[in-house]
Amino acid sequence: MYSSQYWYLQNHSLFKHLNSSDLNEICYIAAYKTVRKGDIIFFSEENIGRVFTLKKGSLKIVRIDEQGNEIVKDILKVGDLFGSLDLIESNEDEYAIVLSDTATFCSFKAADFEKFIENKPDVAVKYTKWIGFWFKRLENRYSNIMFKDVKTRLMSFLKDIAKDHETDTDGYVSLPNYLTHQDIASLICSTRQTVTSLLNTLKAEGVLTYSRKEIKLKTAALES
Amino acid sequence: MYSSQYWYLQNHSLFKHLNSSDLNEICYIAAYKTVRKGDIIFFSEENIGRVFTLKKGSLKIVRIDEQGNEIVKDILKVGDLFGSLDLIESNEDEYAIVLSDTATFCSFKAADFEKFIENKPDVAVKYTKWIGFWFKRLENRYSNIMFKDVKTRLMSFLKDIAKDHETDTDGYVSLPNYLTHQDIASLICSTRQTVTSLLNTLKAEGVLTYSRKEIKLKTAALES
DNA sequence: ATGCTTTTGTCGGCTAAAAGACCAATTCAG
DNA sequence: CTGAATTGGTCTTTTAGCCGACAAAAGCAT
Repeated sequence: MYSSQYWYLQNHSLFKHLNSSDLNEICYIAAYKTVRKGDIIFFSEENIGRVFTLKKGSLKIVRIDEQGNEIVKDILKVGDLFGSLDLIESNEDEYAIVLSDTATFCSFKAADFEKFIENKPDVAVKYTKWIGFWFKRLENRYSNIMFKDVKTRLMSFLKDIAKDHETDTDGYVSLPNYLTHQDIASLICSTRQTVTSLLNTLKAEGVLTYSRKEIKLKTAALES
Repeated sequence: MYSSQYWYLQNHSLFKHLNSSDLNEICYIAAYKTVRKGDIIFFSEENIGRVFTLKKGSLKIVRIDEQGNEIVKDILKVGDLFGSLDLIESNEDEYAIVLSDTATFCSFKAADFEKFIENKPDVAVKYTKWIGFWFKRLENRYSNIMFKDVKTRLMSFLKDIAKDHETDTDGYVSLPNYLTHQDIASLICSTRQTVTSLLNTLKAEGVLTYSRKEIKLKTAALES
């Protein structure tokens, strides 16, 4: 019964403080899966109303708007929650694409989770705070988009990724880059061409270097 | 003990299903206040970490950005929650201004509420869903701002307000208008001048009429 | 290798809407 | 009632950055 699933859940800050009988219970309602690069996780059908949490790898959340445009909504990394976070069933037009070579995630039905937190009110509060945190994050991202120009947005996007990476010896932070310029454009709400030329001006300014698989950002540029 | 505070809380969908002993408890942690037009509610100092809910009137949430610009973030009406919704203490740079002649609101400390929902897990779930709803709302508003042009944004802003108002006999929905063009501009993320001239083109197109105190929107324009 | 597809690079034209400037109309305070 | 302050109206100028077009480079499959 002490399955390997345990340690992961326990590692997640949302569940960190639960004892093993709690874990037992949540494991009962949880399901695990490992998928490969390019695989798609739909939030419809059997996944409706599920909350996912990413154990390994990274993925991007994509939404199709009315005109059929692919909009990259978010890039997620280990520990992030996604899916029906709000415990509301919906998100018909959203799905996730795996960016890393493999990705492992866990999921449980929001409805089950609801039942679970009814007995564990402290988890409920934690969960609410977690959602609140995401709320803030979203708010920030959007206010950025509205009030900053594209160049600033691109920079804060890069800085944001850089936060999770060690700075190299040579004064650069190396960011693995699974994203095309098109993806980046979509994330910072701009166009492919603009991103390309901005990356080149930034290169010219000595702020960064980049190839297809990585972006090296000058650590000095992380200030301000 | 059956104070007048009761009926208000009971009227709020979040607390509707609570019995009177629950209400007793939440009233214990709640505080009430009535304020006048133009009054400001700061979220700092003694209000830090408070959740507010509006009983009567309307108000606007304003934020001051780094450059000192006033940004109108939201317009709230009866029943809306505001303040430290996420149960996280913050929002230093935000405050609310009363728009209607008077406004009455209730507030409780997030920390107290936390304790309260620990005994009332069903409220916790409801609350989480409520937050989720706001999350969606925010998401929608911003995706509007990003992908629609100003005119469309203005129209959906008006339609959004119109939802809460009865259509008049003459085929118009009358919207009381406490907002200056500057405010509207700020809400839909545009400029005063653009809003003014757009309102006038819309008037020319016969979609609406407006004066300083009301905007009359043609009901036919509510479709699509 | 060889071709096919996807991604990147660059350029100029184009447009929505911001920004500035000024005046008219309202509102408000004393 | 009167003058100041706020709000609304309409110009004109300016600009960020979108868009289309096309070429070069890199990735990928056979």
